Amino acid sequence: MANGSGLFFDPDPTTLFLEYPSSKDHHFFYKLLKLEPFLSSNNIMDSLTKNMSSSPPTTIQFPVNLINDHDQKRPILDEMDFFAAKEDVNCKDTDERKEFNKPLELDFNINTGLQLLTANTSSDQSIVEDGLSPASSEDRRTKTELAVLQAELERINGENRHLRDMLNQVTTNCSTLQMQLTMIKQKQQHDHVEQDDKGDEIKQQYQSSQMRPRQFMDLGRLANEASLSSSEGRRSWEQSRSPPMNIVESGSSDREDSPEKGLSCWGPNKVPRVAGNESKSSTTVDQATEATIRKARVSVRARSEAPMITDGCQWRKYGQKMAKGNPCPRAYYRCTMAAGCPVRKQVQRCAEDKTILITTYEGNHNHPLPPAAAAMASTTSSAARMLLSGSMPSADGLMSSNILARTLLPCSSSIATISASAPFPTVTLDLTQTSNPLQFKGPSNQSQFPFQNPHQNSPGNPIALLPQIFGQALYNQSKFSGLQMSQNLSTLPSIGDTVNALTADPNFAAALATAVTSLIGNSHHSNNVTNNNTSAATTPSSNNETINSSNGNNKVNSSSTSPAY
DNA sequence: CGTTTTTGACCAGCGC
DNA sequence: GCGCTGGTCAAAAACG
Repeated sequence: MANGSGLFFDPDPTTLFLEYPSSKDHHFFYKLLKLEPFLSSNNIMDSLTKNMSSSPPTTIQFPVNLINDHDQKRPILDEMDFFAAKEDVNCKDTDERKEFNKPLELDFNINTGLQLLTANTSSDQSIVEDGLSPASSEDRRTKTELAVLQAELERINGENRHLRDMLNQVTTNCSTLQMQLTMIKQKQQHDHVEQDDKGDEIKQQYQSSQMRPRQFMDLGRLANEASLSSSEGRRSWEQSRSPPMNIVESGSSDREDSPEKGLSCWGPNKVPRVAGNESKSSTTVDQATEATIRKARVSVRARSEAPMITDGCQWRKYGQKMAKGNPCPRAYYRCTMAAGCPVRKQVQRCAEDKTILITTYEGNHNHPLPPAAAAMASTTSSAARMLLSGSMPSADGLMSSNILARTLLPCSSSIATISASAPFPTVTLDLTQTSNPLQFKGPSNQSQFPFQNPHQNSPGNPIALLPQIFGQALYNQSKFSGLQMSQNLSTLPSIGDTVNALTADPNFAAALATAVTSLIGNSHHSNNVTNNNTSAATTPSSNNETINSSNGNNKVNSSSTSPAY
Protein backbone atom coordinates (compact mmCIF):
# COMPACT_ATOMS: atom_id res chain seq x y z
CA MET A 1 0.00 0.00 0.00
CA ALA A 2 2.65 2.42 1.02
CA ASN A 3 4.24 2.07 -2.33
CA GLY A 4 1.15 2.99 -4.18
CA SER A 5 1.52 4.95 -7.29
CA GLY A 6 1.38 8.63 -7.20
CA LEU A 7 3.39 8.99 -4.09
CA PHE A 8 6.67 8.62 -5.76
CA PHE A 9 8.65 10.84 -7.85
CA ASP A 10 10.24 9.00 -10.63
CA PRO A 11 12.98 10.87 -12.40
CA ASP A 12 11.72 9.29 -15.55
CA PRO A 13 9.68 11.97 -17.20
CA THR A 14 7.39 9.33 -18.50
CA THR A 15 6.48 8.26 -15.05
CA LEU A 16 6.15 11.78 -13.95
CA PHE A 17 3.81 12.32 -16.78
CA LEU A 18 1.82 9.35 -15.73
CA GLU A 19 1.48 10.66 -12.26
CA TYR A 20 0.40 14.02 -13.32
CA PRO A 21 -2.73 14.58 -11.29
CA SER A 22 -4.57 16.75 -13.70
CA SER A 23 -3.77 14.74 -16.72
CA LYS A 24 -7.40 14.13 -17.42
CA ASP A 25 -6.89 16.46 -20.23
CA HIS A 26 -6.05 14.36 -23.21
CA HIS A 27 -4.12 17.16 -24.71
CA PHE A 28 -1.56 16.67 -22.09
CA PHE A 29 -0.84 13.25 -23.41
CA TYR A 30 -0.72 14.43 -26.90
CA LYS A 31 1.64 17.09 -25.86
CA LEU A 32 3.89 14.50 -24.45
CA LEU A 33 3.35 12.47 -27.51
CA LYS A 34 4.53 15.33 -29.53
CA LEU A 35 7.59 15.70 -27.43
CA GLU A 36 8.31 12.04 -27.48
CA PRO A 37 7.02 10.78 -30.76
CA PHE A 38 8.90 7.58 -30.43
CA LEU A 39 8.46 7.12 -26.79
CA SER A 40 8.74 3.52 -26.00
CA SER A 41 5.46 2.26 -24.75
CA ASN A 42 7.28 -0.43 -22.92
CA ASN A 43 9.01 2.17 -20.89
CA ILE A 44 5.69 3.63 -20.12
CA MET A 45 4.30 0.32 -19.22
CA ASP A 46 7.26 -0.57 -17.13
CA SER A 47 7.08 2.66 -15.32
CA LEU A 48 3.45 2.13 -14.75
CA THR A 49 4.09 -1.31 -13.56
CA LYS A 50 6.64 -0.08 -11.15
CA ASN A 51 4.31 2.44 -9.76
CA MET A 52 1.38 0.15 -9.63
CA SER A 53 2.97 -2.82 -8.04
CA SER A 54 6.26 -2.43 -6.29
CA SER A 55 8.50 0.16 -4.86
CA PRO A 56 10.10 2.22 -7.50
CA PRO A 57 13.81 2.34 -7.65
CA THR A 58 13.84 6.00 -6.99
CA THR A 59 11.71 7.19 -4.18
CA ILE A 60 11.72 10.56 -2.65
CA GLN A 61 10.53 10.53 0.88
CA PHE A 62 8.61 13.71 1.07
CA PRO A 63 8.24 15.30 4.48
CA VAL A 64 4.85 15.26 6.03
CA ASN A 65 4.14 18.59 7.47
CA LEU A 66 1.54 18.15 10.12
CA ILE A 67 1.12 21.80 10.62
CA ASN A 68 -1.76 23.34 8.89
CA ASP A 69 -0.25 25.58 6.38
CA HIS A 70 -3.40 27.19 5.36
CA ASP A 71 -2.25 30.27 7.06
CA GLN A 72 1.41 29.94 6.54
CA LYS A 73 3.71 29.27 3.77
CA ARG A 74 5.48 26.06 3.38
CA PRO A 75 8.64 25.92 5.35
CA ILE A 76 10.32 23.56 2.99
CA LEU A 77 10.53 24.56 -0.58
CA ASP A 78 13.51 22.66 -1.73
CA GLU A 79 11.63 19.43 -1.58
CA MET A 80 8.72 18.30 -3.60
CA ASP A 81 6.10 20.93 -3.64
CA PHE A 82 3.37 18.85 -2.14
CA PHE A 83 2.16 21.59 0.05
CA ALA A 84 1.32 23.92 -2.67
CA ALA A 85 -0.64 21.15 -4.08
CA LYS A 86 -2.42 20.77 -0.84
CA GLU A 87 -3.72 24.20 -1.22
CA ASP A 88 -4.98 23.31 -4.60
CA VAL A 89 -6.89 20.46 -3.18
CA ASN A 90 -8.41 22.45 -0.47
CA CYS A 91 -9.53 25.15 -2.73
CA LYS A 92 -12.89 25.23 -4.37
CA ASP A 93 -13.60 23.74 -7.71
CA THR A 94 -13.07 26.97 -9.43
CA ASP A 95 -9.69 27.25 -7.87
CA GLU A 96 -8.91 23.75 -8.85
CA ARG A 97 -9.82 24.48 -12.39
CA LYS A 98 -7.48 27.39 -12.27
CA GLU A 99 -4.77 25.25 -10.89
CA PHE A 100 -5.32 22.67 -13.57
CA ASN A 101 -5.11 25.30 -16.16
CA LYS A 102 -1.70 26.25 -15.05
CA PRO A 103 1.09 25.82 -17.48
CA LEU A 104 2.26 22.31 -17.78
CA GLU A 105 5.76 23.03 -16.71
CA LEU A 106 4.43 24.18 -13.38
CA ASP A 107 2.25 21.18 -13.03
CA PHE A 108 5.13 18.93 -13.64
CA ASN A 109 6.48 19.95 -10.30
CA ILE A 110 3.44 18.71 -8.57
CA ASN A 111 3.05 15.14 -7.64
CA THR A 112 -0.12 13.37 -6.86
CA GLY A 113 0.80 13.37 -3.23
CA LEU A 114 -0.27 16.90 -3.05
CA GLN A 115 -3.56 16.11 -1.46
CA LEU A 116 -1.94 14.47 1.44
CA LEU A 117 -1.49 17.64 3.29
CA THR A 118 -5.11 18.46 3.08
CA ALA A 119 -6.06 15.43 5.03
CA ASN A 120 -3.14 15.80 7.29
CA THR A 121 -4.13 19.27 8.09
CA SER A 122 -7.47 18.34 9.44
CA SER A 123 -6.00 15.51 11.35
CA ASP A 124 -3.39 17.71 12.79
CA GLN A 125 -5.90 20.05 14.06
CA SER A 126 -7.81 17.41 15.90
CA ILE A 127 -4.67 16.04 17.33
CA VAL A 128 -3.55 19.34 18.58
CA GLU A 129 -6.90 19.95 20.09
CA ASP A 130 -6.68 16.78 22.09
CA GLY A 131 -3.92 18.29 24.05
CA LEU A 132 -2.15 15.01 24.50
CA SER A 133 1.45 14.60 25.34
CA PRO A 134 3.88 15.20 22.55
CA ALA A 135 4.82 11.52 22.34
CA SER A 136 1.31 10.19 22.15
CA SER A 137 0.39 12.99 19.87
CA GLU A 138 3.22 11.97 17.67
CA ASP A 139 1.90 8.42 17.53
CA ARG A 140 -1.52 9.62 16.72
CA ARG A 141 -0.13 11.79 14.10
CA THR A 142 1.69 8.91 12.66
CA LYS A 143 -1.36 6.69 12.68
CA THR A 144 -3.53 9.34 11.26
CA GLU A 145 -0.98 10.07 8.72
CA LEU A 146 -0.85 6.46 7.78
CA ALA A 147 -4.60 6.26 7.42
CA VAL A 148 -4.63 9.35 5.34
CA LEU A 149 -1.87 8.01 3.25
CA GLN A 150 -3.77 4.84 2.65
CA ALA A 151 -6.86 6.70 1.66
CA GLU A 152 -4.81 8.84 -0.57
CA LEU A 153 -3.18 5.85 -2.07
CA GLU A 154 -6.51 4.40 -2.93
CA ARG A 155 -7.54 7.55 -4.57
CA ILE A 156 -4.32 7.77 -6.48
CA ASN A 157 -4.54 4.19 -7.50
CA GLY A 158 -7.90 4.87 -8.97
CA GLU A 159 -6.55 7.85 -10.72
CA ASN A 160 -3.65 5.84 -12.03
CA ARG A 161 -6.03 3.29 -13.34
CA HIS A 162 -7.76 6.00 -15.18
CA LEU A 163 -4.46 7.28 -16.41
CA ARG A 164 -3.49 3.86 -17.47
CA ASP A 165 -6.59 3.56 -19.57
CA MET A 166 -5.86 6.88 -21.09
CA LEU A 167 -2.30 5.84 -21.63
CA ASN A 168 -3.40 2.77 -23.47
CA GLN A 169 -5.47 4.88 -25.74
CA VAL A 170 -2.73 7.36 -26.35
CA THR A 171 -0.21 4.62 -26.81
CA THR A 172 -2.30 2.98 -29.40
CA ASN A 173 -2.67 6.23 -31.24
CA CYS A 174 1.02 6.83 -31.10
CA SER A 175 1.77 3.33 -32.16
CA THR A 176 -0.59 3.55 -35.05
CA LEU A 177 1.43 6.39 -36.38
CA GLN A 178 4.59 4.47 -35.75
CA MET A 179 3.24 1.49 -37.57
CA GLN A 180 2.39 3.61 -40.53
CA LEU A 181 5.89 4.92 -40.52
CA THR A 182 7.24 1.45 -40.24
CA MET A 183 5.13 0.32 -43.11
CA ILE A 184 6.48 3.10 -45.22
CA LYS A 185 10.00 2.17 -44.25
CA GLN A 186 9.36 -1.44 -45.00
CA LYS A 187 7.97 -0.63 -48.34
CA GLN A 188 10.85 1.62 -49.18
CA GLN A 189 13.38 -0.94 -48.12
CA HIS A 190 11.58 -3.67 -49.95
CA ASP A 191 11.31 -1.65 -53.10
CA HIS A 192 14.90 -0.65 -52.80
CA VAL A 193 16.07 -4.21 -52.48
CA GLU A 194 13.93 -5.26 -55.35
CA GLN A 195 15.22 -2.53 -57.54
CA ASP A 196 18.78 -3.28 -56.69
CA ASP A 197 18.69 -7.02 -56.88
CA LYS A 198 16.05 -7.74 -59.42
CA GLY A 199 15.69 -4.72 -61.50
CA ASP A 200 17.60 -6.37 -64.30
CA GLU A 201 15.50 -9.45 -64.12
CA ILE A 202 12.34 -7.47 -64.24
CA LYS A 203 13.54 -5.65 -67.27
CA GLN A 204 14.36 -8.87 -68.99
CA GLN A 205 11.01 -10.26 -68.09
CA TYR A 206 9.25 -7.33 -69.58
CA GLN A 207 11.37 -7.31 -72.68
CA SER A 208 11.03 -11.00 -73.33
CA SER A 209 7.28 -11.09 -73.07
CA GLN A 210 5.34 -7.94 -72.86
CA MET A 211 1.96 -9.34 -72.12
CA ARG A 212 2.89 -12.15 -69.89
CA PRO A 213 0.43 -12.23 -67.08
CA ARG A 214 2.97 -13.03 -64.47
CA GLN A 215 4.50 -9.68 -64.96
CA PHE A 216 1.24 -8.07 -64.21
CA MET A 217 1.09 -10.21 -61.21
CA ASP A 218 4.36 -8.76 -60.15
CA LEU A 219 2.95 -5.36 -60.56
CA GLY A 220 -0.06 -6.39 -58.68
CA ARG A 221 2.06 -7.62 -55.88
CA LEU A 222 3.90 -4.42 -55.84
CA ALA A 223 0.63 -2.66 -55.79
CA ASN A 224 -0.33 -4.71 -52.83
CA GLU A 225 2.78 -3.70 -51.07
CA ALA A 226 2.22 -0.17 -52.04
CA SER A 227 -1.19 -0.38 -50.58
CA LEU A 228 0.40 -1.05 -47.26
CA SER A 229 1.70 2.42 -47.03
CA SER A 230 -0.45 4.93 -45.36
CA SER A 231 -1.06 6.92 -48.47
CA GLU A 232 -1.85 3.92 -50.52
CA GLY A 233 -3.91 2.48 -47.81
CA ARG A 234 -5.88 5.63 -47.75
CA ARG A 235 -6.33 5.38 -51.44
CA SER A 236 -7.54 1.88 -51.00
CA TRP A 237 -10.13 3.16 -48.67
CA GLU A 238 -11.14 5.74 -51.16
CA GLN A 239 -11.46 3.08 -53.75
CA SER A 240 -13.30 0.79 -51.50
CA ARG A 241 -16.59 1.71 -52.99
CA SER A 242 -15.52 1.04 -56.48
CA PRO A 243 -14.29 -2.12 -58.05
CA PRO A 244 -10.63 -2.57 -57.39
CA MET A 245 -8.20 -1.84 -60.09
CA ASN A 246 -7.53 -4.78 -62.26
CA ILE A 247 -3.89 -5.25 -62.61
CA VAL A 248 -4.16 -7.97 -65.15
CA GLU A 249 -4.57 -6.39 -68.48
CA SER A 250 -7.08 -7.49 -71.03
CA GLY A 251 -8.45 -10.38 -69.11
CA SER A 252 -7.56 -13.99 -69.27
CA SER A 253 -6.93 -14.20 -72.96
CA ASP A 254 -3.45 -13.06 -72.36
CA ARG A 255 -2.90 -15.86 -70.05
CA GLU A 256 -4.13 -18.35 -72.53
CA ASP A 257 -1.94 -17.03 -75.24
CA SER A 258 1.07 -16.91 -73.10
CA PRO A 259 3.40 -19.81 -73.64
CA GLU A 260 4.41 -19.56 -70.04
CA LYS A 261 0.93 -19.55 -68.71
CA GLY A 262 1.76 -22.56 -66.69
CA LEU A 263 3.99 -20.49 -64.55
CA SER A 264 1.15 -18.36 -63.51
CA CYS A 265 -0.96 -21.28 -62.61
CA TRP A 266 -0.61 -23.94 -60.05
CA GLY A 267 1.25 -26.99 -60.92
CA PRO A 268 3.61 -29.12 -58.96
CA ASN A 269 5.81 -29.41 -61.97
CA LYS A 270 5.97 -25.74 -62.46
CA VAL A 271 9.20 -25.14 -60.75
CA PRO A 272 10.20 -21.59 -61.45
CA ARG A 273 11.92 -21.17 -64.74
CA VAL A 274 14.23 -18.27 -64.75
CA ALA A 275 14.27 -16.37 -67.97
CA GLY A 276 17.47 -14.52 -67.47
CA ASN A 277 20.71 -16.31 -68.11
CA GLU A 278 22.32 -14.77 -65.12
CA SER A 279 19.49 -16.14 -63.07
CA LYS A 280 20.97 -19.54 -63.50
CA SER A 281 23.47 -18.54 -60.94
CA SER A 282 20.82 -19.16 -58.40
CA THR A 283 21.32 -22.45 -56.80
CA THR A 284 18.97 -25.33 -57.04
CA VAL A 285 18.36 -24.91 -53.38
CA ASP A 286 16.98 -21.48 -54.04
CA GLN A 287 14.71 -22.80 -56.71
CA ALA A 288 13.48 -25.55 -54.50
CA THR A 289 12.98 -23.10 -51.74
CA GLU A 290 11.04 -20.88 -53.99
CA ALA A 291 8.91 -23.75 -55.12
CA THR A 292 8.21 -24.64 -51.56
CA ILE A 293 7.43 -21.11 -50.70
CA ARG A 294 5.01 -20.85 -53.55
CA LYS A 295 3.21 -23.79 -52.16
CA ALA A 296 2.88 -22.21 -48.80
CA ARG A 297 -0.59 -21.96 -47.46
CA VAL A 298 -2.19 -20.00 -44.75
CA SER A 299 -4.86 -21.68 -42.78
CA VAL A 300 -7.08 -19.79 -40.43
CA ARG A 301 -9.20 -21.44 -37.85
CA ALA A 302 -11.92 -19.20 -36.58
CA ARG A 303 -15.29 -19.67 -35.07
CA SER A 304 -17.98 -18.56 -37.39
CA GLU A 305 -21.57 -19.45 -37.84
CA ALA A 306 -21.54 -18.19 -41.37
CA PRO A 307 -20.88 -20.71 -44.09
CA MET A 308 -18.00 -18.64 -45.29
CA ILE A 309 -16.29 -15.69 -43.78
CA THR A 310 -16.16 -12.66 -45.95
CA ASP A 311 -12.76 -11.12 -46.15
CA GLY A 312 -13.29 -8.26 -48.53
CA CYS A 313 -12.22 -10.30 -51.49
CA GLN A 314 -14.60 -11.79 -53.96
CA TRP A 315 -14.69 -15.50 -54.39
CA ARG A 316 -16.37 -17.78 -56.80
CA LYS A 317 -17.06 -21.30 -55.84
CA TYR A 318 -15.80 -23.75 -58.35
CA GLY A 319 -16.06 -27.00 -56.57
CA GLN A 320 -17.05 -28.92 -53.55
CA LYS A 321 -15.77 -32.15 -52.28
CA MET A 322 -16.35 -34.45 -49.44
CA ALA A 323 -13.08 -34.74 -47.68
CA LYS A 324 -12.07 -37.92 -46.02
CA GLY A 325 -12.66 -38.00 -42.31
CA ASN A 326 -14.87 -34.98 -42.28
CA PRO A 327 -18.63 -35.10 -42.72
CA CYS A 328 -18.60 -31.50 -43.76
CA PRO A 329 -17.89 -30.85 -47.39
CA ARG A 330 -14.94 -28.82 -48.46
CA ALA A 331 -15.67 -25.91 -50.73
CA TYR A 332 -13.23 -24.53 -53.22
CA TYR A 333 -13.23 -20.89 -54.07
CA ARG A 334 -11.30 -18.82 -56.53
CA CYS A 335 -10.60 -15.15 -56.15
CA THR A 336 -12.47 -13.09 -58.69
CA MET A 337 -11.45 -9.67 -57.62
CA ALA A 338 -9.08 -9.55 -60.52
CA ALA A 339 -8.99 -11.57 -63.66
CA GLY A 340 -6.52 -14.32 -63.37
CA CYS A 341 -5.95 -13.92 -59.70
CA PRO A 342 -4.42 -17.23 -58.71
CA VAL A 343 -5.52 -17.11 -55.13
CA ARG A 344 -7.81 -19.87 -54.08
CA LYS A 345 -9.16 -20.88 -50.81
CA GLN A 346 -10.73 -23.87 -49.25
CA VAL A 347 -13.42 -23.59 -46.67
CA GLN A 348 -14.30 -26.43 -44.46
CA ARG A 349 -15.70 -26.86 -41.04
CA CYS A 350 -13.73 -28.64 -38.43
CA ALA A 351 -14.87 -32.18 -37.94
CA GLU A 352 -14.42 -32.00 -34.20
CA ASP A 353 -16.04 -28.65 -33.72
CA LYS A 354 -18.30 -27.61 -36.52
CA THR A 355 -18.43 -24.12 -35.22
CA ILE A 356 -14.85 -23.72 -36.29
CA LEU A 357 -14.42 -22.67 -39.83
CA ILE A 358 -11.14 -23.59 -41.40
CA THR A 359 -10.18 -21.38 -44.27
CA THR A 360 -7.07 -22.18 -46.18
CA TYR A 361 -5.65 -19.64 -48.55
CA GLU A 362 -3.30 -20.45 -51.32
CA GLY A 363 -1.51 -18.28 -53.77
CA ASN A 364 -0.79 -14.61 -54.04
CA HIS A 365 -3.18 -11.94 -55.07
CA ASN A 366 -2.30 -10.10 -58.21
CA HIS A 367 -4.37 -7.10 -57.29
CA PRO A 368 -4.57 -4.61 -54.46
CA LEU A 369 -5.97 -6.03 -51.35
CA PRO A 370 -9.05 -4.76 -49.66
CA PRO A 371 -8.39 -2.17 -47.02
CA ALA A 372 -8.79 -4.50 -44.13
CA ALA A 373 -6.47 -7.07 -45.58
CA ALA A 374 -4.03 -4.42 -46.71
CA ALA A 375 -3.94 -2.89 -43.31
CA MET A 376 -3.44 -6.20 -41.69
CA ALA A 377 -0.73 -7.06 -44.11
CA SER A 378 1.70 -4.83 -42.37
CA THR A 379 0.92 -6.45 -39.10
CA THR A 380 1.04 -9.96 -40.29
CA SER A 381 3.87 -9.56 -42.72
CA SER A 382 6.53 -9.80 -40.12
CA ALA A 383 4.88 -12.70 -38.47
CA ALA A 384 4.54 -14.51 -41.73
CA ARG A 385 8.06 -13.71 -42.68
CA MET A 386 9.31 -14.88 -39.41
CA LEU A 387 7.33 -18.04 -39.58
CA LEU A 388 8.44 -18.75 -43.08
CA SER A 389 11.91 -17.36 -42.97
CA GLY A 390 13.16 -20.70 -41.81
CA SER A 391 11.28 -22.62 -44.41
CA MET A 392 13.48 -24.90 -46.35
CA PRO A 393 12.61 -27.20 -49.16
CA SER A 394 13.37 -30.21 -47.13
CA ALA A 395 11.20 -31.58 -44.45
CA ASP A 396 13.93 -30.96 -41.97
CA GLY A 397 13.91 -27.39 -42.93
CA LEU A 398 10.25 -27.21 -42.33
CA MET A 399 10.62 -28.85 -39.03
CA SER A 400 13.30 -26.40 -38.17
CA SER A 401 11.00 -23.70 -39.25
CA ASN A 402 8.37 -25.02 -36.98
CA ILE A 403 10.80 -25.14 -34.16
CA LEU A 404 11.89 -21.68 -35.00
CA ALA A 405 8.35 -20.50 -34.97
CA ARG A 406 7.76 -22.06 -31.62
CA THR A 407 10.96 -20.64 -30.34
CA LEU A 408 10.15 -17.19 -31.50
CA LEU A 409 6.60 -17.57 -30.43
CA PRO A 410 6.98 -19.40 -27.20
CA CYS A 411 3.64 -18.26 -25.99
CA SER A 412 1.70 -18.66 -29.16
CA SER A 413 2.90 -21.90 -30.53
CA SER A 414 -0.58 -23.22 -30.40
CA ILE A 415 -1.87 -20.27 -32.29
CA ALA A 416 0.59 -19.63 -35.04
CA THR A 417 2.33 -22.71 -36.27
CA ILE A 418 3.94 -24.08 -39.33
CA SER A 419 2.94 -27.51 -40.33
CA ALA A 420 5.59 -29.69 -41.83
CA SER A 421 3.38 -32.68 -42.16
CA ALA A 422 1.17 -31.01 -44.69
CA PRO A 423 2.05 -31.41 -48.34
CA PHE A 424 2.90 -27.76 -48.40
CA PRO A 425 4.16 -25.54 -45.67
CA THR A 426 1.12 -24.22 -43.97
CA VAL A 427 0.97 -21.36 -41.58
CA THR A 428 -1.91 -22.03 -39.30
CA LEU A 429 -3.48 -19.20 -37.41
CA ASP A 430 -5.71 -20.58 -34.77
CA LEU A 431 -8.10 -17.87 -33.74
CA THR A 432 -10.24 -20.17 -31.72
CA GLN A 433 -8.14 -19.93 -28.61
CA THR A 434 -10.13 -18.70 -25.69
CA SER A 435 -7.29 -18.00 -23.35
CA ASN A 436 -4.52 -15.55 -23.69
CA PRO A 437 -1.33 -17.48 -23.57
CA LEU A 438 0.79 -14.45 -24.17
CA GLN A 439 -0.37 -12.24 -21.45
CA PHE A 440 2.17 -11.73 -18.74
CA LYS A 441 4.45 -14.20 -20.32
CA GLY A 442 6.56 -11.92 -22.36
CA PRO A 443 10.10 -10.91 -21.70
CA SER A 444 10.83 -8.83 -18.70
CA ASN A 445 11.16 -5.72 -20.76
CA GLN A 446 8.01 -6.39 -22.58
CA SER A 447 4.86 -4.69 -21.65
CA GLN A 448 3.01 -6.51 -19.00
CA PHE A 449 -0.14 -4.85 -20.03
CA PRO A 450 -2.24 -6.53 -22.59
CA PHE A 451 -3.25 -4.51 -25.55
CA GLN A 452 -6.41 -3.69 -23.93
CA ASN A 453 -9.24 -2.24 -25.73
CA PRO A 454 -12.06 -2.65 -23.32
CA HIS A 455 -14.55 -2.06 -26.03
CA GLN A 456 -13.33 -4.73 -28.30
CA ASN A 457 -11.23 -7.14 -26.42
CA SER A 458 -12.82 -9.74 -24.36
CA PRO A 459 -11.69 -13.07 -23.09
CA GLY A 460 -14.20 -14.77 -25.27
CA ASN A 461 -13.08 -13.04 -28.37
CA PRO A 462 -10.31 -15.08 -29.83
CA ILE A 463 -9.56 -12.46 -32.35
CA ALA A 464 -8.61 -10.26 -29.50
CA LEU A 465 -5.58 -12.41 -29.12
CA LEU A 466 -4.11 -11.26 -32.35
CA PRO A 467 -2.52 -8.19 -30.93
CA GLN A 468 -0.68 -10.32 -28.51
CA ILE A 469 0.12 -12.87 -31.08
CA PHE A 470 1.62 -10.56 -33.56
CA GLY A 471 2.87 -8.22 -30.98
CA GLN A 472 4.81 -11.07 -29.54
CA ALA A 473 5.87 -12.18 -32.92
CA LEU A 474 7.10 -8.80 -33.89
CA TYR A 475 8.79 -8.33 -30.63
CA ASN A 476 10.67 -11.52 -31.03
CA GLN A 477 11.36 -10.69 -34.57
CA SER A 478 12.92 -7.49 -33.56
CA LYS A 479 14.90 -9.31 -30.98
CA PHE A 480 16.16 -12.04 -33.19
CA SER A 481 16.17 -10.90 -36.71
CA GLY A 482 16.39 -7.20 -36.40
CA LEU A 483 14.07 -6.50 -39.24
CA GLN A 484 12.56 -3.22 -40.05
CA MET A 485 10.21 -3.06 -37.14
CA SER A 486 12.78 -4.06 -34.65
CA GLN A 487 13.80 -0.68 -33.51
CA ASN A 488 10.57 0.08 -31.85
CA LEU A 489 9.20 -2.13 -29.22
CA SER A 490 6.52 0.40 -29.01
CA THR A 491 5.14 -1.01 -32.18
CA LEU A 492 3.54 -3.67 -30.11
CA PRO A 493 0.63 -1.61 -29.01
CA SER A 494 0.29 -0.25 -32.48
CA ILE A 495 -0.20 -3.70 -33.72
CA GLY A 496 -2.69 -4.27 -31.07
CA ASP A 497 -4.48 -1.14 -31.93
CA THR A 498 -4.54 -1.91 -35.57
CA VAL A 499 -5.66 -5.41 -35.04
CA ASN A 500 -8.24 -4.35 -32.57
CA ALA A 501 -9.58 -1.90 -35.01
CA LEU A 502 -9.73 -4.51 -37.66
CA THR A 503 -11.18 -7.13 -35.44
CA ALA A 504 -14.21 -4.98 -35.15
CA ASP A 505 -15.12 -6.76 -38.31
CA PRO A 506 -16.46 -10.17 -37.40
CA ASN A 507 -15.04 -11.47 -40.60
CA PHE A 508 -11.64 -10.19 -39.84
CA ALA A 509 -10.12 -13.61 -39.66
CA ALA A 510 -10.42 -14.14 -43.33
CA ALA A 511 -9.00 -10.76 -44.07
CA LEU A 512 -6.12 -11.62 -41.90
CA ALA A 513 -5.55 -14.82 -43.71
CA THR A 514 -5.74 -13.05 -47.00
CA ALA A 515 -3.15 -10.62 -45.89
CA VAL A 516 -0.88 -13.34 -44.65
CA THR A 517 -1.32 -15.23 -47.83
CA SER A 518 -0.37 -12.28 -49.90
CA LEU A 519 2.61 -11.61 -47.76
CA ILE A 520 3.91 -15.08 -47.81
CA GLY A 521 4.72 -14.49 -51.39
CA ASN A 522 5.76 -10.96 -50.79
CA SER A 523 8.18 -11.97 -48.18
CA HIS A 524 9.94 -14.27 -50.54
CA HIS A 525 9.45 -13.02 -53.98
CA SER A 526 12.46 -10.91 -53.52
CA ASN A 527 14.44 -14.07 -53.88
CA ASN A 528 13.21 -14.68 -57.34
CA VAL A 529 11.05 -12.17 -58.97
CA THR A 530 10.59 -14.40 -61.92
CA ASN A 531 8.61 -16.87 -59.97
CA ASN A 532 7.06 -14.95 -57.23
CA ASN A 533 3.74 -14.73 -58.87
CA THR A 534 3.38 -18.35 -59.47
CA SER A 535 0.85 -19.60 -57.08
CA ALA A 536 1.18 -22.61 -54.98
CA ALA A 537 1.43 -25.58 -57.24
CA THR A 538 -1.28 -27.97 -56.36
CA THR A 539 -2.65 -28.99 -59.64
CA PRO A 540 -0.96 -30.61 -62.53
CA SER A 541 0.23 -28.56 -65.38
CA SER A 542 -2.22 -30.24 -67.66
CA ASN A 543 -4.97 -28.59 -65.80
CA ASN A 544 -3.60 -25.25 -66.57
CA GLU A 545 -4.94 -25.40 -70.04
CA THR A 546 -8.39 -26.20 -68.90
CA ILE A 547 -8.20 -23.70 -66.15
CA ASN A 548 -7.43 -21.03 -68.63
CA SER A 549 -10.17 -22.09 -70.91
CA SER A 550 -12.54 -22.25 -68.05
CA ASN A 551 -11.52 -18.83 -67.12
CA GLY A 552 -12.59 -17.83 -70.54
CA ASN A 553 -15.95 -19.41 -70.07
CA ASN A 554 -16.41 -18.09 -66.64
CA LYS A 555 -14.57 -14.96 -67.40
CA VAL A 556 -14.94 -12.42 -64.69
CA ASN A 557 -14.41 -9.03 -66.10
CA SER A 558 -13.80 -6.01 -64.05
CA SER A 559 -17.32 -4.99 -64.82
CA SER A 560 -18.65 -8.23 -63.56
CA THR A 561 -16.77 -7.87 -60.37
CA SER A 562 -19.47 -6.33 -58.34
CA PRO A 563 -18.38 -3.85 -55.77
CA ALA A 564 -19.03 -5.94 -52.78
CA TYR A 565 -17.60 -3.23 -50.56
C1' DC B 1 -29.01 -12.27 -69.81
C1' DG B 2 -24.97 -12.47 -67.24
C1' DT B 3 -23.12 -14.37 -63.22
C1' DT B 4 -22.77 -17.69 -59.66
C1' DT B 5 -23.58 -22.11 -57.69
C1' DT B 6 -24.17 -26.95 -57.99
C1' DT B 7 -22.51 -31.34 -58.97
C1' DG B 8 -20.99 -35.30 -61.49
C1' DA B 9 -16.98 -36.36 -64.01
C1' DC B 10 -12.24 -36.13 -64.84
C1' DC B 11 -7.32 -36.01 -63.77
C1' DA B 12 -3.04 -36.56 -61.22
C1' DG B 13 -0.53 -37.90 -57.17
C1' DC B 14 0.28 -41.29 -53.89
C1' DG B 15 0.42 -45.63 -51.44
C1' DC B 16 0.04 -50.46 -51.65
C1' DG C 1 -1.62 -51.52 -62.01
C1' DC C 2 -5.23 -50.40 -59.01
C1' DG C 3 -7.75 -47.87 -55.75
C1' DC C 4 -8.11 -43.90 -52.95
C1' DT C 5 -8.00 -39.09 -52.38
C1' DG C 6 -7.64 -34.28 -53.40
C1' DG C 7 -8.35 -30.86 -56.65
C1' DT C 8 -10.45 -29.06 -60.69
C1' DC C 9 -13.43 -28.80 -64.75
C1' DA C 10 -17.57 -27.71 -67.01
C1' DA C 11 -22.35 -28.26 -68.14
C1' DA C 12 -26.61 -27.41 -66.06
C1' DA C 13 -29.29 -25.09 -62.81
C1' DA C 14 -30.16 -21.25 -59.97
C1' DC C 15 -30.02 -16.54 -59.07
C1' DG C 16 -30.48 -11.49 -59.52
